[in-house]
Amino acid sequence: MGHAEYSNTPLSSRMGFLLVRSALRVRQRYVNELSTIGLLPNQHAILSTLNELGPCHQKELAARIDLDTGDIVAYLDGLAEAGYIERNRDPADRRRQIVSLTPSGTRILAIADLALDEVEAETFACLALPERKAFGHNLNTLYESLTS
Amino acid sequence: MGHAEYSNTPLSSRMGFLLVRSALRVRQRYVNELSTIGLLPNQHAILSTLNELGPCHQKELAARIDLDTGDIVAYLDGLAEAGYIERNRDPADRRRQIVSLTPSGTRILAIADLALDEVEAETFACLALPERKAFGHNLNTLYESLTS
DNA sequence: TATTGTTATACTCTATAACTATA
DNA sequence: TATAGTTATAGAGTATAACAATA
Repeated sequence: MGHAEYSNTPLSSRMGFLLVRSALRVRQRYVNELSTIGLLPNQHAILSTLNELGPCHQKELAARIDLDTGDIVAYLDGLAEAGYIERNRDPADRRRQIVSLTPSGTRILAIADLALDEVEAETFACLALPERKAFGHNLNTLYESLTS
Repeated sequence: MGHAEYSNTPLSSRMGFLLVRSALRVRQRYVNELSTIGLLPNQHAILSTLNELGPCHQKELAARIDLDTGDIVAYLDGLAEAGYIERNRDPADRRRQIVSLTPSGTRILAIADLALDEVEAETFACLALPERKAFGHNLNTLYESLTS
């Protein structure tokens, strides 16, 4: 007299569910760690991308991080106010802003990266090295497929 | 005369970043698909879990889905209003609500599951079958580690 | 680019009621 | 009983972030 059985896909075998739930937990770890530094995860992503690419336009930044072009404005406002980035109009196309890292931004990024390296090491320690590498590779494939 | 080079971990090699970003995209697909049915992703998760476990208490439900015990209330309110679940006080412990699926809830779950099966098939089609299986296994390990 | 508003979600804190254990 | 501590649910407020529409 238990409940009826159905052939529905169980939640725990849905990769989408596992992915979304795991990501929420991981993001929370990012938020907690970065909050002691005064950065939001998306702000760290912006600093990290600027460090990798050098000065670039807001639109390019947004595309690289998969951020909405409207939403990036507020994150940049915060970073500029803290003195971590500078925005300058592109003389070649004055609609555009050229965003660049300041020395202070470079310093805070180094601190944030060290902290996040630790978070990641702890977070993915449940996977042995070969699995972790394969997982990272598959994640990359998935991300590329989802954002292309 | 390029920008300076630093040894910071690049964003694109951070599994946390790839995980969180991919999950946001996948969740959006869930939201879009389920919105035509009138369900939120968390409401689908509730229905799916009830179908798997049979009637159970709110707290048990929340723990299984990794939902905040405060936040589950509103989702259940919506489901009850739509007639998909019933809440009854547990006579053995009147603080508790026993949540159970209605026939109508069972029907909508079947419809939602079919739709989500398609979403998942498309989403993870970028991984070949062996990789997809390994990825799912690793995701499971990660989820268990993060929620235990 | 920037602004505004909406949506989805999680998190924190607090309130209420009901249970448990104990003096 | 009476009291104190705990638990299950509920509600309000806030934070992060995506998305849509518009200026």
